[in-house]
Formats: sequence, C-alpha cells, structure tokens
Amino acid sequence: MTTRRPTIRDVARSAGVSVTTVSHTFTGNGTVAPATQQRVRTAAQDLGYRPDVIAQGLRRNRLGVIALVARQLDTLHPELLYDVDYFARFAGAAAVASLAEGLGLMLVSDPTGPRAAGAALASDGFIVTEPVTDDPLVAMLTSAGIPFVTVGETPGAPLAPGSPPHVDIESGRLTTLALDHLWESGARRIALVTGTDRNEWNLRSAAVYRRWARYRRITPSMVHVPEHLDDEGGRRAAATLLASGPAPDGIYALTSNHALGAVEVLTDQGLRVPDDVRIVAGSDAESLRAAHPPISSIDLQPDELARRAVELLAARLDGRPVPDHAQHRVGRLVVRASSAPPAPQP
Amino acid sequence: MTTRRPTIRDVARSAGVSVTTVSHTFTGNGTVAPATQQRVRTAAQDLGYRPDVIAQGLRRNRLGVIALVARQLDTLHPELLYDVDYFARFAGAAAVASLAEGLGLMLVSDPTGPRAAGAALASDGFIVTEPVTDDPLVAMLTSAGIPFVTVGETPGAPLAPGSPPHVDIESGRLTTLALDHLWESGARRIALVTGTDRNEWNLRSAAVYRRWARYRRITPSMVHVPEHLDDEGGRRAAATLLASGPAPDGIYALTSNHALGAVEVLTDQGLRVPDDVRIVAGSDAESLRAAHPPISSIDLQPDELARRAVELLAARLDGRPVPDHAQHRVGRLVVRASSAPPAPQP
DNA sequence: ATGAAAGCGCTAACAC
DNA sequence: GTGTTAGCGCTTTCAT
Repeated sequence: MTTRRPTIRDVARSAGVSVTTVSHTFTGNGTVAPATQQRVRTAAQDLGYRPDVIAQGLRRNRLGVIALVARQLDTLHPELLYDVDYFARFAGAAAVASLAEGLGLMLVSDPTGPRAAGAALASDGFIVTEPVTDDPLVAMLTSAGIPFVTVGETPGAPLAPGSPPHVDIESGRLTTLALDHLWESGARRIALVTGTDRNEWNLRSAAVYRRWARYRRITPSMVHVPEHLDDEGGRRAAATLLASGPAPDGIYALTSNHALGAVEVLTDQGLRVPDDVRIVAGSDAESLRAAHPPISSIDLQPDELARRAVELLAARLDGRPVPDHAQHRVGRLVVRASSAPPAPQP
Repeated sequence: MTTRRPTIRDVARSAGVSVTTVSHTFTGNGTVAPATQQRVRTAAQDLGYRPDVIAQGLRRNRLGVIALVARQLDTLHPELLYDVDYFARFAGAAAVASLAEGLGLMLVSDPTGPRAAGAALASDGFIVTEPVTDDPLVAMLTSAGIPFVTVGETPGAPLAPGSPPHVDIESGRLTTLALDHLWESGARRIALVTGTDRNEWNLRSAAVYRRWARYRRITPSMVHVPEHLDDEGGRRAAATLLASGPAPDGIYALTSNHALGAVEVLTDQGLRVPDDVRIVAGSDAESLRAAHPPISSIDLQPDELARRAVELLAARLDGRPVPDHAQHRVGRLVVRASSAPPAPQP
C-alpha cells in the first residue's frame, strides 16, 4: 500500500536489462534470448510485477474492455429491471465469452445520456442489445466511429451497406414458429401481446403476425403493454382481450411476465389453460417453467446470442474476418403444458 | 475513422490557449476566465473532442471502473449460471449504482485464475460477492493492496482490525427469521438444505440452525447439495430427507431452485404443501412467486446489497468516510402459500 | 539480441 | 489567469 507498485523500469534494473527487453519478454515482440527471458521473468516474479493495463491501453489505444449497453438499465430504478432471466443469462454469457477473448465486459447504461460515466467511453467497442427505432446510441457510435454490434437489427436504420453489424435474433422465423404451434395445438382466435419498446422483437413480431393472420384468414387482435409493467401488464392485456370481442383461444405474449400475468387473469375468469386458451411466451424464463401450468415459450437462447455478439465484436476489433453464424439457427420453441394438445385419455 | 480523434492539444491550438487551460476548464482545477472557458468549450465542441479516459486514467492512476466478481461466472459454462435472479438483480443494481458514482462496472470472473483477462486488473477496486473460506481472491487483493469490499463476510478470515470491509448480509438474523416462521406456522421437524459453497450464507445458516435446533429442542437434520444442481439438487435433497428418518414437516432450503425441486418431490410423494410440509427458500426468485403453490422466501434484497457495496467501495476509493448502513436492516421474509398457516375455513 | 529514446494524451507543479 | 514542462508506465522504431 505504502510502497508503490513496481514498474517495468524496476524489473529492468533488477534483471540488469533494458526496459525494451522486459517489454519484449512479456509481449512476445522482438526477440529475447531464453536465458535473458528467464532472468526477467524471475525478477518480475520477485518484485510482484504486473504490467499496468492502463499504460498499455494508452500506448496501444486499446484497453481490452467492451461495453454492454443493457436497455433495461437505462432507468435509474433498478427495481424496474425487467426480463431478468434474459438479462442475466445474456450478461453472464457475454462476460464469459469476453473473458475467453481476453476482454473485460463493462455494464453501462446509455452513454449518450447526460450522466454518461466517462469510463463508459473507455471501452474498445460496444454491444447494444435490442436497439430501438433510430436509436440515438447507434447514431452516436456510428458517427464517432466506435466499433459496435447490435443484437437484433436497429429498426429504421438504413439497410444500406453501412447498416450496423448485428446478431440475427431471427424474430421473423420465431414468431411464425410460435404462431404455427398455437395453430397446430388447435387455437383459431390467436391474439398477440407485445411490449412497447420499439425494437426489432416487438416490431417485427407484430408485422409477421399481421401477415400470418391474413394468410390464416383470422382476424388479427393485438395489445401492446409496456415491458416494465411485468405481470400487471399481462393482466391488463388479458383483461383488454377478454373485454373486446370474442375471447381468444390462443395468446402469444412476447414478454414472459406478460404471459404469466395473462394466465392469471384467464384462470381467474374460469378459463382453462390450455383447454380453453393456449398460451406461448416470446421469451423464456424460470418462472414459466415453474408456473402452473408450465408455460410454453420461445427460448431466444441469450447465451448463444451473447456469445455471437462478443465474437463478432472481438473479430471486428482485431480486424479479423467476422464469423458467420448464419449456419446455425438460434432460438427454439419450448413446448410446455400451456400449449400442449390435451393428452389422449388412456 | 480515418482521421484520428482530436486531442487536448488540438483544442488548445484551435482555441488559442495552452493545454493547461483546456485541461483546467474540463477538470475544474485551477482557475480559468469564464470567457476563455467558453472559447475552449466551443472549440472542443467543434472538434468533437472528448477527453481520453485512458490517458486520464494513467495520469490519475484511476480509471473510474470497478469490477464485480461474480462467483457464478467462474465456470466456463454459463449454462451452469445459478441463482439467476439474484445475480441479475445484483449486477443490474450495481451497474446503476456505479453509474451514479460516475463509475463503470466490469463483470469479471476470478482474476486469480490463469485466464485472468488483463483488463480485470485495470479496475480501481473490486466487489466480491459471497467470498468463500480463505478466499484466494481476497488474499490476492489484500496483499496487492487493491481496494475491495465483499458482500457477506469472508469465512475464516481473521476478524482482526485488518478484516476486509464488507456489506452485512445479516445471515444470522435472516436464518432465525425463516426458522421461527416455520415454527410458528406449525412445523416441528424442520430440516435445512444448504448449498456447498463455503460462503457466509451457507456456513452461518448451518451454524445458526444447529443452535436454533438445540434451543427449540428439535433434532437437527441437514442436507448439503451443490448450488449448480438447481432443481435436481433440490429433488435429491428432498429424496434424502424422506429416506432418512421421519419425514420433515418444515424445510428451509437456502437456494431457490433447491426449494423448487424439493417441492416437486414432496408433491409427487403425495405430501401437501403447506399442509404436510411447510417450505421456505433462502433466496427469492420470480420462479418462487410463480410456483404452485407460491413459495415463501427470504428476499436478500440484492438491489440494496449491491447499492451498499458500491457506495462502500466508492467511499473507500475517494478516501471519504464510509457510509454506515447498519441503521437499516436488509433482507426480509416474504410469506407465500408454501408456509402460510391454513386459512380458517369460512 | 539488446538498448536508447520518442512519444501515447493527459495532469499538475511551478513559473510568469 | 495562463503557459511551460516534466512525467504517468508502457510500446516501438531504429541503432548498435
């Protein structure tokens, strides 16, 4: 504490070599005789020397840290944090993937905001999850020339060559998957409940749903509820659906907590799930698995999305060719009791 | 992109002042005439100048980033991530609190490991959640003189003056709270299910439970299952409890997923919750709320713990007096159906 | 194979 | 109130 930490100079002196040599033995640049290397290593060890990452960062103009902008953190009210499972799995997997790339993962809220922590800008690149229409952050990063990738497309962004690189969340395919599944499990009056954030997931799902409804020749019925309302939002959505027109016999709710809240109301109203109403959530969560009945969902596989995002960003940072993830689809349908066709009575 | 970003020098030249003046106008040090400040600000604006955080960091020997070591990330298998709710809420709240202190929050795995990302060490300080007995990370940080705070005490650490500063998780009080609640709801053969990590939560709960059992004159019955086994761990624990001696009529399971798994097995065995067995989980989660029946729990209030940890660390970093959190207790019992006394029949 | 020296962008004495 | 200048700890030509 009292004695300052050793620098490259101390090691050089102690090993009787120049700082260049020390630098080289650690970075692997240049050439250093094995014997010398050994001496340097020993000296460093003895002194407890660790290269100063900040100094390296200044020199290399690269800190080894990437930032994750979680829109769920944009608010000052962490109690509003929604989609906890998705966030946790994404952040966790992103951190692990980053470490595998030798990078640190910083959690930041929107750095375009007035309260932007300076540190946020120290990162080498950004991962932006679920950017929204004409996202100001995307605009800022683009104009500042800061490398970034998004998870999900940026709605409204020009699809020109300059379109920001992103990890495909396959919202179109997954929406169809969920809707077809509801159809096949017998539903014919299928409603959609979306969140209100203007991100790809909400917007594309709605668009696909409209097309799908036309194709199936059913009357579309949609409700939009803010994500952060959680169960309460789901309850309201269900109430709205029940109040307006014939009760749906299938619901696709994009947010897990909305699905949960909806089931509550339906059950309270004496409707049986899945016999009277089938339901599928558009995002998986523990609570869906534990619910009664367990609720089917689209597992977006945030772990995989995070891994891809980190890989993609890391590749861009290194100027490496970007990995092609298009081979393997991501996201899958998890069928649980809430949408399972009634088991044949033995 | 092609043109390098402007430095303090460029701004100085463009504003017709010295670099010192520019530095001062931005840091607030020294004194700069308002008029000059204005000129500098304008010039900076025009050039799109942002102080380089890394250079500042090098100079000040402080980056403005703190690291959160989440033990759940120590593994390379993010799918093993357990206690997702706790992690997400903690990380989210920590990130928000950090931002409020003008700090960034970095997620890192154990930096003592061989694969330590260099960047991890760039942080100004560390938050270590749930350190384990004789934690090597705690030892490393201590000997390296790196500021840190832990959430929960470090078991086995000397309680000497040098004992690492920590946020009190009140494990003793909360364990008693849970056990007394089970007792009051009618349970008399109360078993404890803990995880196997050697952290304060597991160790102190076990110790308190033993004392409490003696005091209540009941025969202690404990099972330890690894946290990452999740539901399966809970199932095993319940099976073990049922196989050995008289079936418990009350279970306190420290991990939420263990509680969930246990309820599954109990129900399968024809036992009714809470009528035959009352159950309380030692960590809250969405899935407990959505479970059937909803499961009571100790809400550790990770949001609050995170906030306190960040505040404590930030204060230490600035040499400010550390906030005294002892005033307000943290953690509370959330009573749900799994341990509610049967409602009086109308 | 090794070393001297010039910075990376910024801050903080210390002059004026 | 403003400017000069010496570094922070490291990497990297370019000599030797």
